[in-house]
Amino acid sequence: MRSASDLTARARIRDAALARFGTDGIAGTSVRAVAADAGVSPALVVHHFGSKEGLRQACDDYVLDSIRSGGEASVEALDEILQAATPVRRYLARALLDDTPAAGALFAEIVERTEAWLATGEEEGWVRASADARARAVTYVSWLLAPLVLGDQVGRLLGGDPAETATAVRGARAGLEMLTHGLFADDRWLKAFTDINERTRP
Amino acid sequence: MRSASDLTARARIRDAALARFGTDGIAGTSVRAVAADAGVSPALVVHHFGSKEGLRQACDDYVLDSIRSGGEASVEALDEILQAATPVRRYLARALLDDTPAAGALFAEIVERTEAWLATGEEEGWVRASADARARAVTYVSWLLAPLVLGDQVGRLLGGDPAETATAVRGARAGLEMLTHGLFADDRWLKAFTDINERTRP
DNA sequence: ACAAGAACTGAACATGTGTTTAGTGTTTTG
DNA sequence: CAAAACACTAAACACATGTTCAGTTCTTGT
Repeated sequence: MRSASDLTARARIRDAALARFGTDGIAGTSVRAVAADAGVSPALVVHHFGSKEGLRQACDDYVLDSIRSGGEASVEALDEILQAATPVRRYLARALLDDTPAAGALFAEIVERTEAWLATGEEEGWVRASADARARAVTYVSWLLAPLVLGDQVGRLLGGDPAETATAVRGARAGLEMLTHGLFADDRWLKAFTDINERTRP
Repeated sequence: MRSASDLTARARIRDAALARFGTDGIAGTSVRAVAADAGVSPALVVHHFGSKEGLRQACDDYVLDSIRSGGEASVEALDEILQAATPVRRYLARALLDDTPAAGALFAEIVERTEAWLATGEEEGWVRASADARARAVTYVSWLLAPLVLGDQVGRLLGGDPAETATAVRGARAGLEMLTHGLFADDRWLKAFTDINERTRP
């Protein structure tokens, strides 16, 4: 791990922005604050990135690339993402909520890959059949991302530091359990839900 | 449904703030914008709520109360929340991410109720046993909340309007399927995950 | 060694921000 | 009905914001 001082100023600014944007939100972060964190003048920020918006896009590119290069969309990927540097996690959560074009594209991409991956599993017999493969993929991905977006809340209730991997692992294991054996022992809720919908929309 | 004009100015300001805060974030929303949406002067906003922070707290209270009064934390509650007015949904998502004290309390409360509900189910035999009841409850709740927080992303990929209930229902059904029958047909992933963890932390 | 260019800064500018103040109508109340 | 309380506004204030500009220091290729 490299210390802050032996990074180029440009990288230092980007990292500072990533962290600030992640914690305080993009609108809640001033160029001056980023500059101060990086130990440079506000003018240098705009010199390197053109504008605050340019800085945000640079963060987008950096985060998305580092996730994309992370490998296949699979259960292992879950583990990787959860263990990724927390500033990146926080930033990604903000980007997804703020509905950045880049974040939207990433989400769509992950869903696409996941749907294909689940289809393979279905063929090979280790994934159950589904009535709506698309909806399942979307829901599954949003479940993967949920503890990431709700990191603070989940972490607090699962003890200790949300940044601590042990905490994330605990949640991930519980999730895998549900996905493997199911949560409900019979289909009473599924039936009830289907019934309600059929009654509402005949 | 009541039109905007026959609400008191105070309520109109609160509603406008709810919507603005939800879409643009709290830091990204100016008192002037809220005032303009509500058709009042900026000074009236602070007259009624003391400050921008006071306005945010009023939104917190309003949203949380309307959710709390919604009934039991159960699968039916999922449906209710998903069908709730979208401005409220968006605001709640922001509040959870911004880690408002009130939002954190709500999350903890929902988890508490859910854990108790799952424990009842375990006793009555319609919920499977779990190695870590707490972690399961937390994960389950974050899964319920996931499509709410990631509403824009999920909605776009599931077709049409994210506000449309049909879209949300489609995702909810897919989720219930996974929770009932499980997603994976065998425990290869669960085993793999457990193995990795045991190897990492002996 | 020198010139060209990049990295970098301090001060300033224009604008948007949350909030205050003084004041005007409009209810409510004794 | 007068007075007190309330709803409400226009104008202004102090400050924070994103960005620009002129200038300085540092690096680098020749």
